[in-house]
Amino acid sequence: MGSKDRILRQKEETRCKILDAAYRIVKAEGWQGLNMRKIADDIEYTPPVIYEHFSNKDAILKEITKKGFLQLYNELKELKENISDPEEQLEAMWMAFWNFAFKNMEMYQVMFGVEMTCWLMKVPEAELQYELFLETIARVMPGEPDAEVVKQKYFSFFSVVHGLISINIVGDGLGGEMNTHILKDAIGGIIRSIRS
Amino acid sequence: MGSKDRILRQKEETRCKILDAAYRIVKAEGWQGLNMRKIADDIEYTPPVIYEHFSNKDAILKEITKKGFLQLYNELKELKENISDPEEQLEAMWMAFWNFAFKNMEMYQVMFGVEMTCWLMKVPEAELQYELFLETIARVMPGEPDAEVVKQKYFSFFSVVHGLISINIVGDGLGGEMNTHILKDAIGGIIRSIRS
DNA sequence: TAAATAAATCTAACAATGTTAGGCAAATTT
DNA sequence: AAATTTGCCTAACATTGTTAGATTTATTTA
Repeated sequence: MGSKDRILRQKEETRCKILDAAYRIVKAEGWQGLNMRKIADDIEYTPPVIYEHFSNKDAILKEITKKGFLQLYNELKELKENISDPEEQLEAMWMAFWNFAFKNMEMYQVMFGVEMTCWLMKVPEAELQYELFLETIARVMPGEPDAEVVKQKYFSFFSVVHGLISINIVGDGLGGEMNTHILKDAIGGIIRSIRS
Repeated sequence: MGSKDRILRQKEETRCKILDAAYRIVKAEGWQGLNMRKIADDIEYTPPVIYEHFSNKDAILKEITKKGFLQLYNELKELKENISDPEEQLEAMWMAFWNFAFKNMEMYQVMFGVEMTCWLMKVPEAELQYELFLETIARVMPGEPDAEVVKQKYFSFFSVVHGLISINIVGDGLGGEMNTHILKDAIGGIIRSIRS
């Protein structure tokens, strides 16, 4: 009687379909275009079915956000494994963070609260990328840097990068060269300031 | 027959009361706590009355945001008038920007889109503070700097400051010393990099 | 296999919230 | 004083999140 398995598999599949549908709608129409009825339409069920898989709409957002943080983490981790020089690694990681934001703009919005409710502090998966950066920053710094100082440097990086991403998302975009300039300047500047 | 005046004055007063009520509610309950019925309750009218003064809820948000940008502008302008040294002026202005964000957190959210729909690009009053900064930055830079470069420097400042503000708003706050450290470092760093 | 049970899914509705229609009453004008 | 305009209200509609309860389908039991 392997029906249990099949049923569980189907349940899991529907759950996935809900998340996929939700994010598909969001990519097409933005976060304010998302509602439960559209998700239901998309998966060809009625709205109440969604509530057998998620307790409410927020639970869906949370789950989507989790997946976003995991994806970001994986992209960063791969860089870490493929670049040996710590400074290069650090710069590449922030550039990857930057690219992630624009390749997955709606995801970034919900992850970091850009014109959208923020889930950063509500999903533990957000820690993953944070730890990754802390580690790399510590490797760039000489000696055995104090954890608080490393943290401070992380937020120095994060502030510029996130700030620049934000203004690009809510505004008209600053133009490619201007962004690159500001970004490289800032990241390069902080790296220089911590390396010795 | 001065009744026209009185009527206009009363209309204007109600309009003001609506804006005040709205922002009072927001300060007490956050942006998601704001709705038309609560505003109506607060001004002791029924909801439809609000629509005689504002075409919809967004128009209220927009008007509140306008006032926010004007307030920020005035605070910055006063600093400009009272500090002669350009570098000091610039640093003081960004510190004022920072302080404004935390003294008027909900206002900042709607002005710059932190966990809230953003009105930055939709109200012309936002230009005022921008121009003010551009002017001051140009004064700190030697010679007659290119407008594009000045703009770039503005966004360098803005990115760090806004990024740091954002993370403090959406997160648990980094703690006073850490914030001060990052902020002073960043602002000082950019000033140093542009002054000669 | 037929009855009993459980699971899946639906219809219908409720509550909150933005918004509008239409009516009554007060104020103003003629 | 009559006519008109204005101010304000009640009632309702639409959208959207969510839940209750019926119904149908699938599974288990006898």
